[in-house]
Amino acid sequence: MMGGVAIDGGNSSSDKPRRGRRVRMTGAERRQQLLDIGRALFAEKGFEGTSVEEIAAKAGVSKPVVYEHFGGKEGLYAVVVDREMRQLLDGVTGALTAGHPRELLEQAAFALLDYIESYTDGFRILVRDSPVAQSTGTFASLISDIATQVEDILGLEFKARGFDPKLAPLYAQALVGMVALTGQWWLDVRKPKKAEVAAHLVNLAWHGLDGLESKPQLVGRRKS
Amino acid sequence: MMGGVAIDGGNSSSDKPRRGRRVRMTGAERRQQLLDIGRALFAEKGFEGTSVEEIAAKAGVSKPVVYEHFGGKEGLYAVVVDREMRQLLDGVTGALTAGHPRELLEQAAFALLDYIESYTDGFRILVRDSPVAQSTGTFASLISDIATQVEDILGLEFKARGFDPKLAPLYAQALVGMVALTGQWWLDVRKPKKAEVAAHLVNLAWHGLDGLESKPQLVGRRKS
DNA sequence: GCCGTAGGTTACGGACCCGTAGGGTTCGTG
DNA sequence: CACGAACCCTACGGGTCCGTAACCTACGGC
Repeated sequence: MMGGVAIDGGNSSSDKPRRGRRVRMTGAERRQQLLDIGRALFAEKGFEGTSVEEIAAKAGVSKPVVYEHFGGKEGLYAVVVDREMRQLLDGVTGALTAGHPRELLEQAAFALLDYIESYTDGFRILVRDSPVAQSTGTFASLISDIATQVEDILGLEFKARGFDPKLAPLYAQALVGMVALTGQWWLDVRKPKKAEVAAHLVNLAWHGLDGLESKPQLVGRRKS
Repeated sequence: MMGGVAIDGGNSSSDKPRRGRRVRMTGAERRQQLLDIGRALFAEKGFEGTSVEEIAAKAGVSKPVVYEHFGGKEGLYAVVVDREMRQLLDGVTGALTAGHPRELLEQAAFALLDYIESYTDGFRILVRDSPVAQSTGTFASLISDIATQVEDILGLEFKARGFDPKLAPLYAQALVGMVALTGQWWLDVRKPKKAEVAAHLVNLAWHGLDGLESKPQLVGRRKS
C-alpha cells in the first residue's frame, strides 16, 4: 500500500516539497542528500559504526535507494572521502599564492584551519582511519596522505636552501601533524579565534620554541 | 568429551607446557596472554574490527574465558589502553631529567620515538580512535589526552618566559601532533634512524623553519 | 581417597547488519 | 490515455558477533 513515496526527513536546507509532506526527489538531489547525511554520520560514528539503514532512515528513504546510488556502503564512503579530499586539497593549494616561504606557511595553515572550520565533518572523517586497504602504503590516516602532497613544496624550498631534499617528507609530516592535531583539539575547545591559532602555529613552525614571539602576528593580508 | 584443556596456540615466548601439547595456564598467565593478544589484534584491526572469538581462538581458548577475565570486549580494551597509556607516560616523564628546555624537548621527543619503536602496537592503538565515550571531552584520539599532560611543563616554561600560559595547551597539542604523526609515518618507512628523526624534530621545534640547521645534532647524552 | 575450586568447554539466544529479490506508484510524454 | 522510465518500498536470506547458561575435568589439600 502506497509505496513510491517517502516521508520528509526534514533534514536539508531548501527542499520545497512539491506539495504536502511527501518528497520525491530527483536522482541527483537524492544522491547529494545521501552524501551529506553519510558524511555527517561517518564523521560522528565512523565507518563501521554507521549502518546503511541508519543513513537511509535519516534520509526518509529505504535501504535499496542507497544501494541504487552507490552500490553499497563502501561506495558511498569512497565518494564522500574523495570529495572531501579534493575539497581540502583545492582549498590549500588554492591558498598558496605567495612566494615567500613564511607567507606560504601562513596561508597553508590558515587554509587548513579554514577547512576544519567549514567542513568539520569532513575533517573528522579524514582524521579517522579508513577501512579501505590503502594501495600506496599502510598509512592509517588519510591526513598522512595529505602530508605527502606537502613534500613537493618543501622539497623545492629545501633544495634552494641547500638542505637534503630527502628530509622533506619528515618535515612535511611534522608540519601537517602539528596543524592537524591542533585543529582537532581546537574543534573541541574553540577558544582562541581561528586567526590567532594560525598565528601561533606559524609562530612555532617558523621561529621555533627558541625564538618564539609572545604576540605573533600574521604578516600576510587576507579576506577573512 | 575432554573439556578443561586447550590446544597450545604456539604463541607467546616462554610457555613450558607442563608436558605434551596441552596448556592449562594459571589465571594470571592467561590474563597476561589475553592482554598481549588483544593488544596486537586491536592494533591491527581496530576495536570494532576485532572479535572476541578471534582473540580467544588465538589464545587457544574459548570465548567465555575472555569474559571471565575482563567481563567483555570493552573491559579488555580498557585495560590494554590503560596499560599502554601508563607505559607511555612513564617513559616520557621518566626521561625528563634535564633543566634546560631544549634538552627537555629532546628527551621527550626521543622518549616518544622510543615508545613507538618498542611498543608499536600500543602506539597504533593510542593513535586510532577510541570507541569509549570520553568523560573529559570529545577527543577523538587518545594521543590528544597525552598532549594535555604536556601542558604543565610547557605552562611553567611559558610563565618563566613571560608568555601567556593560557596558550600552553595550543603549543602542547602542536608539539605532540608533530611528533605523533611523524612517528606514525616513520613506522612505515623506517628510513632515517631514530636518533636522526629525533634530531630533526627537535631542530624544527626549537629553531623553526627559519633557523633550521642542515645537520642537526642532539645536544644531550643518553644511553641508546 | 574424597571433594571443592580454578580453569575450560559446548551450545545457544538475540541483536544487528549487509545486500538483494521482487514488486508498487507517480510523472512526463507522445 | 496509455506506457515506459524514474523512483521507491516490503521482506527476507545469509552472516557475524556479543554475551550467557549449563556443564565438565584436573588437581591439591584434608
